[in-house]
Amino acid sequence: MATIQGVAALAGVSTATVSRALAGKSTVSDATRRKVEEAARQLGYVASATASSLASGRTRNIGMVMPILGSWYYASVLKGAHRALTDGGYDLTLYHLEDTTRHPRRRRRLFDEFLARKRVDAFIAVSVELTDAELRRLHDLGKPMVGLGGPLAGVTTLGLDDHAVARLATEHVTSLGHRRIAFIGGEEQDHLDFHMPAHRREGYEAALGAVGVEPDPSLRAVGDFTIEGGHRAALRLLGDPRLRPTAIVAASDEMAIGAILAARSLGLRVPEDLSVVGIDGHELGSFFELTTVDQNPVDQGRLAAETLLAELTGRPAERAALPLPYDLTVRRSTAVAPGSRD
Amino acid sequence: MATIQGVAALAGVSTATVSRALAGKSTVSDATRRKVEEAARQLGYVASATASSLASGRTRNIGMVMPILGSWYYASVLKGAHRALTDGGYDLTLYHLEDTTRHPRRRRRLFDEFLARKRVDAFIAVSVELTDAELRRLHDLGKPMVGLGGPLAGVTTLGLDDHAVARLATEHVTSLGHRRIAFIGGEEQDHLDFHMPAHRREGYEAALGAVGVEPDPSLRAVGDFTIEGGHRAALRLLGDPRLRPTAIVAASDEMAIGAILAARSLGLRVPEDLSVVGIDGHELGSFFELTTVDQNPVDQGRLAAETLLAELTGRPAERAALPLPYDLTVRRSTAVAPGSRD
DNA sequence: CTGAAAGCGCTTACAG
DNA sequence: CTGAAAGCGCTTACAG
Repeated sequence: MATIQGVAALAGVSTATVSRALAGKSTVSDATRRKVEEAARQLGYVASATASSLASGRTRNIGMVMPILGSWYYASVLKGAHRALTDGGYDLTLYHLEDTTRHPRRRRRLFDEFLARKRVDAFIAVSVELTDAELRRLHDLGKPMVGLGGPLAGVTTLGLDDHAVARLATEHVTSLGHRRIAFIGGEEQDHLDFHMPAHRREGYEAALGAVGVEPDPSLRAVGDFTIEGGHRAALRLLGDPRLRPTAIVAASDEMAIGAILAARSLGLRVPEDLSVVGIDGHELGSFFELTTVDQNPVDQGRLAAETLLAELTGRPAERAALPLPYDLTVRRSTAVAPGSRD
Repeated sequence: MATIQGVAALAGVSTATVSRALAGKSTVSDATRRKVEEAARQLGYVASATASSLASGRTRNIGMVMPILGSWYYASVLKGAHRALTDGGYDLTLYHLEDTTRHPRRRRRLFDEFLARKRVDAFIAVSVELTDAELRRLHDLGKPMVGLGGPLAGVTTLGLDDHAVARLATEHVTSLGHRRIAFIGGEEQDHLDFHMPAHRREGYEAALGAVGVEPDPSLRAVGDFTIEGGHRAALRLLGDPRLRPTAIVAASDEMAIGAILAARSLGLRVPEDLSVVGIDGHELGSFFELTTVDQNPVDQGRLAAETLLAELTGRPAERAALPLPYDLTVRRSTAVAPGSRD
């Protein structure tokens, strides 16, 4: 492969000029630039990232830190971030932040070795909760960082207002006349998720309060954010016909889909007998005709990348918690409450 | 952050010795090695990937090239490859090979710019079909490469035997006494997938042939490998009670799940009235109790990474098409054919 | 077993 | 607008 020397020789200029011309620096004459570009094209020359990084101190590479690989949400965020970074000329290197209790050594190695190699200019951290020591370690690297999904001390963060999102989902069904509304939430013990399950439950309760309904503990079930967990929770909520709700708000779309399938297996029609609303904007939502509050993870990834790129190109860092957009997507899983006619 | 100079000064040795000691070279005395390691630890020193790469010619970084980000299969492969690379001390940089017709410029830029930056030592290419020009471009980079999912000229490739996999799925239901067996396959026009849909259909037909059944064109439907596509195809296959099959073989688990849901909506019981078998090992399979031929994509990613790492550490390249393992996972969606008793 | 020194391929003040 | 030269932070023959 050609080096900058070869291009310089072919174009009849110095390597300094080649570097400037190809970097688009304005201090190169048009004629020279054209000569250099033609030589580079002929030789198929592209500057070595390694050499360029060492000389300039910039790698043009962003580190993406994720606690989970392989799930729909994270894969979507990755996709959005990757697209935006690529369009900005950046590469993306992926880091997996493993679970502290299950893979403590792998997690430690991430901080002590991989992130310390200085392979990247900056980080995007998705749904990552860090210990103080880990946060300090990251901070010591001196790299800009954008967090997605929850506040991180001293870091610009894009976060979803979980309270508002769940409140919107619930208000959608209260506006349809529902009053017996169940909630399938998540475990609120482990706080490795910025208290998202608690915030969503509180949003649900706030919406109930707004129409004068007291939250009923027997209408609350806990799932694990999977279809299976939502299915199990919904079977419990729907099993007793006398206690049966007319609507279910689920803290995730997968749990909502589980609830729809549970209703079907009990012979209940959705939405005639039961309305179901989820939160996420999951890819399966359209097939199941699920009404949901869409948080558009692909856009979240894109936004995180664009925010970081803006910081990197000198725009002043915000150092703030920025709200992520969301919107209600009404499909056929929700309808006017049985017996309520306006 | 500390540099190798700082460590050398603190340990009272030359930078050459620091480099050797931390690289685990055997030509360093134990006493010196300990001094160096202690100094490095104190300063939190980790060699800069950039400087190390430029000096050694090795980046300790692998490029992963994928045509799709965000789907279950690719996310799973990514997860498996990432884990194996990390355990080997390598980083993973992700490249998205966009569709030629939809994003021709992005695709060209991948070859002309991103891959040419020499940021990685080698590539893993997943389900990637390349034009001759693209293959030549990649080859000119002079980097080792492992392909996953189909033969790539001159490249070591790990491939699934699609014919055998579909044949196994079909034999499972013929062995249960089924003879009216439908097949939901994929479009066979665009060959951007190494003819996988055709190979799976042929495997299905071979299994039928083995029990003396002539393939019936009216029992063949085309889906798009989604739940929705499988649902649509199955409704067509199951709609006419007189033509109805007793079993469906789907070329993917998502289509199989669509078929199960279609059967339910028609009042058919799975597996009593209809057996359904898929191919993939999809994460949703266990919830839907789907019998499937599992290709374990996480392991595929791991295998691809391990194969590449072996090449990189000097073991002779195989330059061959290596078969990927798969296994039949029997769950509750398949049963003995109605009316057939052994 | 260890060190001095060259060199990896760029970028960027500095000088003109 | 352009070039000569230093330097980015390592690794690795070479010599001892």
